Amino acid sequence: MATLDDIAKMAGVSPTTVSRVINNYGSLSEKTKTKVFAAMKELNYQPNSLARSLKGKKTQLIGIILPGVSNPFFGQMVQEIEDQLFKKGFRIILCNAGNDANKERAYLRMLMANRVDGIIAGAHNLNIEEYQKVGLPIISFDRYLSETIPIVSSDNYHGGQLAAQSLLAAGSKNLQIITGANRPNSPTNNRLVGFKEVLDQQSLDFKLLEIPFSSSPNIKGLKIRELLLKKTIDGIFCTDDLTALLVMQQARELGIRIPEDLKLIGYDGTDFIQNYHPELTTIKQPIVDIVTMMIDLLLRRIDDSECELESTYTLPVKLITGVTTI
Amino acid sequence: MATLDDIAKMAGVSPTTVSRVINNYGSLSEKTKTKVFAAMKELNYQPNSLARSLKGKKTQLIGIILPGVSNPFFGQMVQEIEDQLFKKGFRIILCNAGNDANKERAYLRMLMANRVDGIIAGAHNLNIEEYQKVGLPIISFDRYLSETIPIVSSDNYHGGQLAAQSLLAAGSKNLQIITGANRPNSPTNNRLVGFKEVLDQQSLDFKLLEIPFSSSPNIKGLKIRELLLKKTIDGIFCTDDLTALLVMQQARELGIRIPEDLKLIGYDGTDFIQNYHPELTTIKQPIVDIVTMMIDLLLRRIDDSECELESTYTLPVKLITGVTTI
DNA sequence: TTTGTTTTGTTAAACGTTTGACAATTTAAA
DNA sequence: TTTAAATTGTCAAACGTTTAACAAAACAAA
Repeated sequence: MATLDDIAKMAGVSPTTVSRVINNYGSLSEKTKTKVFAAMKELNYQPNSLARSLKGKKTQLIGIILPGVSNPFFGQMVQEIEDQLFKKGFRIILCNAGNDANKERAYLRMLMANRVDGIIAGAHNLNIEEYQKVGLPIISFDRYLSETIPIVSSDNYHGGQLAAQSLLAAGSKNLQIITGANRPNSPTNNRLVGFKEVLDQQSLDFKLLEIPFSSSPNIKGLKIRELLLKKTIDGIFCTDDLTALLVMQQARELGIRIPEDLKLIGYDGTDFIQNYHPELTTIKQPIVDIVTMMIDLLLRRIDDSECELESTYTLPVKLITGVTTI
Repeated sequence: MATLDDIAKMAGVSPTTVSRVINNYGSLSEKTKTKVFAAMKELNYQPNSLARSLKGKKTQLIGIILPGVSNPFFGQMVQEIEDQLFKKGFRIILCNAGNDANKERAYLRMLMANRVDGIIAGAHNLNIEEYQKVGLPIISFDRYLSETIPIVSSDNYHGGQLAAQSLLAAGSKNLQIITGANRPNSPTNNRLVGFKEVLDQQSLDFKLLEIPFSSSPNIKGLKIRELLLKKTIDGIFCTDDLTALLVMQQARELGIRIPEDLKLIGYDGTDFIQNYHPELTTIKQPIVDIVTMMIDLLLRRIDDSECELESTYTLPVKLITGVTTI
């Protein structure tokens, strides 16, 4: 692969001049510039970013740590992150951490070794100290990591409230919430809190079913079927849309009609759900805004590691009404 | 961030010795090793991969160029690629090229600049020459790129055959295929070829609807509705599952019953579809095998850039029977 | 012609590592 | 004790770039 020296020789100028052209500094005549550009094109030259970064330039690399990308929500989020960062001249190293703390730890070390400019973290199997000693700009999605790491999330609390209100407005009396296992330090727990608060105000009770995030859809489906067979509930809030799809599936099989016998509302409202399951009422997280905010904050931290940021940024959710709560 | 010299000082040894510990070469006593490891731990040291790579070591980075990751098929594929590569000590730079040739071109340059060890390419907006002059190990998914770049794909031809056979076996007489716009150099066109071949053998005719990949689901839905309103067809093969979902949606709205009035079969068979839409009959691409094969080939090329590889690797598809073709 | 300005070149150090050559020290075996 | 082997150290060059300091040309204007 061609180096800066090769270009210099071919263009008949000094290496310094080539570097000046690349970095556009010092005074240069049009003639040399074109000569150098021609040589660069001729040899299909790309400045070695390893060498540039080593010499102090930024790597223009951002690490993205998320549970995974096969889930439509994180898929869309990664796509949006990639899209926005690309326009700003950054590339991303994708780190699917799953539920695996060791993997997340390994990735953190790798990102340090690769001298990424910053990290967006949304998978949180690690405890706080491990994130604190990374010493890189970090922004967190939906999870409390440390004093100095800002959290961006949707308004989970209000989302929970909206869900409860919608089900009640649709006439449900016996409510059920199906949620992932309660995690420490996660603002997503507020979906439950907001939901509960609305019901408490009306002195209403509700049932709670926790299914670990890591459960397979089959297992989840089975637990849901068990639930539906009791036939005591007439309104369900699932704290993610995919689980809501499973409820629809099981209800269909059991001959339970939605919305006649059972009202249903989900959470996330990805493009995927809106396009392919517009029938589902859901709480839409503003993915674009969330990403815009995370990137804005991250770039500020990268520019100035001392800059003061809020500890939490909460973005509004939106109720998308489908036919499952009519 | 701590450097090798810092470690040397702290451990009271020479920089060379530290490097010897890191790279495990030369002869070393247990005592020094533990001293050095202790210092590395103490300072949370990570060897600067930029410097290492500059000195000739591999970057352990692989570029993944795909249309995008919000589509469940590519989402699952990326997840699988990431998973397998992580276990082999590689990280991935994710490049969503969409339908944008300029973006793909820019990414190709960036990957060269970053000195990635290799590339897996599955988005193909560029012509062959641009890929040829990259000069890095490349493996292609489902697209012809150049003489020297191996293609891995599922058996699209047989998939098309299976689809036709299933619809016929289910009793359909008036068949329709809905596919993305025909692309040059794409083995996926063989889905249509295989489909056609089965019908030709039985002297049967069929209708063809092409909808560009880039169309929004709403547009696609509209075109499908138009099609269904004619009510002349009783069997549809969609060359991707998401389009099949749209058919189901429109059919439901129009009161067309599946499978009573209309048989339906899709293509891809992602985990997502199998978990959340098991009712849909589909042709399953062996994503895991495809990825395993691509990575195997890529690593061989990385190890030995001269190694001889086949130009095409075709992996078998599988019919997943749901209730839409009963 | 002289003067000043613009452009280009030369040289060298630096980024953090790897690696080879060679010397010095420690340890173990004879 | 001598000898050999194992361990560690010193030194320096290299990877491909950036950047500063300074010198040398080329060019234009007075």
